[in-house]
Amino acid sequence: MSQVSIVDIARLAQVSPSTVSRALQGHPRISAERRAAILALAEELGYRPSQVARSLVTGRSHTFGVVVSDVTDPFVAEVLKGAEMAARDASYRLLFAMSNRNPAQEIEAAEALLDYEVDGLIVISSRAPDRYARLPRLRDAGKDHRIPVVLLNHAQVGEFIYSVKMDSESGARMAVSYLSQLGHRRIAFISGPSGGRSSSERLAGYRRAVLEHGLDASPELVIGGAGLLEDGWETLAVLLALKPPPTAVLCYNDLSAIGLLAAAAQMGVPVPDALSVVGYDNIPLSAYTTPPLTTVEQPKDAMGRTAVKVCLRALAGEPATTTVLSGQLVVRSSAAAPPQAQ
Amino acid sequence: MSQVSIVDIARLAQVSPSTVSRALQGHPRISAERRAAILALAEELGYRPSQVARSLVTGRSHTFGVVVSDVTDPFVAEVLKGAEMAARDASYRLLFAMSNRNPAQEIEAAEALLDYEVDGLIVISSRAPDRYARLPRLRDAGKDHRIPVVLLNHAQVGEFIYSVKMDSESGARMAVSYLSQLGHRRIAFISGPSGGRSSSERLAGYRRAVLEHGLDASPELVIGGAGLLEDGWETLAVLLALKPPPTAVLCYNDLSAIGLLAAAAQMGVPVPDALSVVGYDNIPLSAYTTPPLTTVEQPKDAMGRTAVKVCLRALAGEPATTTVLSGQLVVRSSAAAPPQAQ
DNA sequence: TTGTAGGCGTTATCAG
DNA sequence: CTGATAACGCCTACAA
Repeated sequence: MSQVSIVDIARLAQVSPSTVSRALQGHPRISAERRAAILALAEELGYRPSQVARSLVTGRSHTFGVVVSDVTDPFVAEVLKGAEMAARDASYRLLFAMSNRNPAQEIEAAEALLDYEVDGLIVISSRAPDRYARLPRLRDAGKDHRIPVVLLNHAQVGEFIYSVKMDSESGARMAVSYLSQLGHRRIAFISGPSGGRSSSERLAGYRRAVLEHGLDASPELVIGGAGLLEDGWETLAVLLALKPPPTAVLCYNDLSAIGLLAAAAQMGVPVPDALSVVGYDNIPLSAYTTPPLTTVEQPKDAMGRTAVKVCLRALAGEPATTTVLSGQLVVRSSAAAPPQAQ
Repeated sequence: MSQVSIVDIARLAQVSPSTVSRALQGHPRISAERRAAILALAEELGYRPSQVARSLVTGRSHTFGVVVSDVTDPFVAEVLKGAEMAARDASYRLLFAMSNRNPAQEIEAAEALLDYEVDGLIVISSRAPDRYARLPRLRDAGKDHRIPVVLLNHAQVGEFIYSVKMDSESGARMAVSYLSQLGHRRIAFISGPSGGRSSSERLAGYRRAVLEHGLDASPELVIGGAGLLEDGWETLAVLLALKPPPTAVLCYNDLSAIGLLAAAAQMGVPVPDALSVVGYDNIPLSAYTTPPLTTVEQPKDAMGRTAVKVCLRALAGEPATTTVLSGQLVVRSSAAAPPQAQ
């Protein structure tokens, strides 16, 4: 036979399949010698239980679905890594899907993962957060069989839909305050994907800090973007076209900051001497840019790990709640005092 | 009820479960009106077939396992993205696991994914390629039920173990030839993970080009590394300590090249004026470094897509073979003529 | 064209 | 402590 099953072992051990099952899962009421014999036999035959058969009967797949906007985004990859490690620690596996930043594709992916009976759903960088509360299978499940959903970096949008996030607003605020202390008065903000929760929160943090410090609040200083390398690259020109140009800029994420850095190097705009640049995320690469990027750290690993822990807790019936982690400013050398203050 | 099943529909439609099953899967012999009624009912009830029940009976899970060394590596993420998209196009899902570059963990992950009855296994950057031929479940399966394994950037190591790779040797050779044409005679190579196939192939390509062009072949020019940002960073010092220091360096991948670039900027070594740097992979970020990185393009998306296609083909019983894709040199500005030639 | 019955590998309930 | 027996949700001969 190609695959050894529990009945093969039962036959060879001269016991019933149920006894084998019990031995294998460490059931208390079974004689020690039988258990040892069965375990040895299973080992020898290279037996591995079928998770799908197990799922069918227990109703638990030991699987979480993860849908991400784009694995290629270092922030996303880092969070995914954290989630994978926490899942593995709990003997869970991850069913992976990508939305390509497309809301329809995201929901489609989520539904597909649900078809595989995932025990929970983790969504990194959702573009359609309010759709989850309306998914029939999430809505209509019996109280005891609800599938937890955790949204990363989004607010909680319904019961059984949890949220693990960083306090984006205060992150952005810290960055702007830092820039203000350095002497900058005219600070631009390159925003992230429009409609995105984290983008609007970071913008709010930026605005609040601008107000608090009495900085230039011209609306022209807020520039649209989508959190891509290209955004930063293209934005330098619009920054320079502003009159007067800002002396500092806070980017939605490190990716756009790196794009900006590249454009600045290309056009001969010295950073931080002529322009201070601050990123967001603290992806590994941000320490290796020229100059090294000052940025707001997001606890990416912890976010991923926490997301699976929230799922686990919800499944255990414990009261899981929305978690807000805090970040901090990582000062490197892409921001300094503005030119006129030197 | 929490989940609608095929028998719920059958009851409501006053037919047998098998009829519903047939209607749902477009079985030919069924009256059009019944099918329409059943489909409508299913739609209305929000019915979604249980993939696990289906798997149990059909023996196919419509799932591929993907084990990667580290998602956080941009090359890996890019390949994974390609694989995800191809899988989705074929209505397949990906079960994801990470090995953290650890051989034991890699095999453990592969076995775990096999427990979920994945229909195929894709391994990106394997560190234990020869173990797969010995996995009982892969070895002992009936001829018609073998699970295809595809190794990325590794040679084929057994039957039913396929390989999708780039011609790493010629990639490295192209890079060194280019550097040679630029006038470099003393070119260093920072290697990748020891024991890794792609590292040894790239090294072979480097050596061959060195020979072909009659360049300096001192063994000290080959420096150990692991393909991480840190490697490049730390290697600059050893490069500079060489007498005389090389005028150019080919890095195992873009990550180490970027680390090297950062160290060079930090220590005031102008690139490419004092040192030419060439990377490998052409990750998106390589276009945004300072200076933009000259690198060897790997067809990452195609590699991921091809990997799932090979699985699909193997499952269909078609003769799948090892695929070798070709790359090309992407010339940007991190390499130029050596100082003395200027 | 449709229904009946059996089974995929496992767990769980109930006897013994 | 152990063994039948019945599910879990679906598919697929085989029978009607």
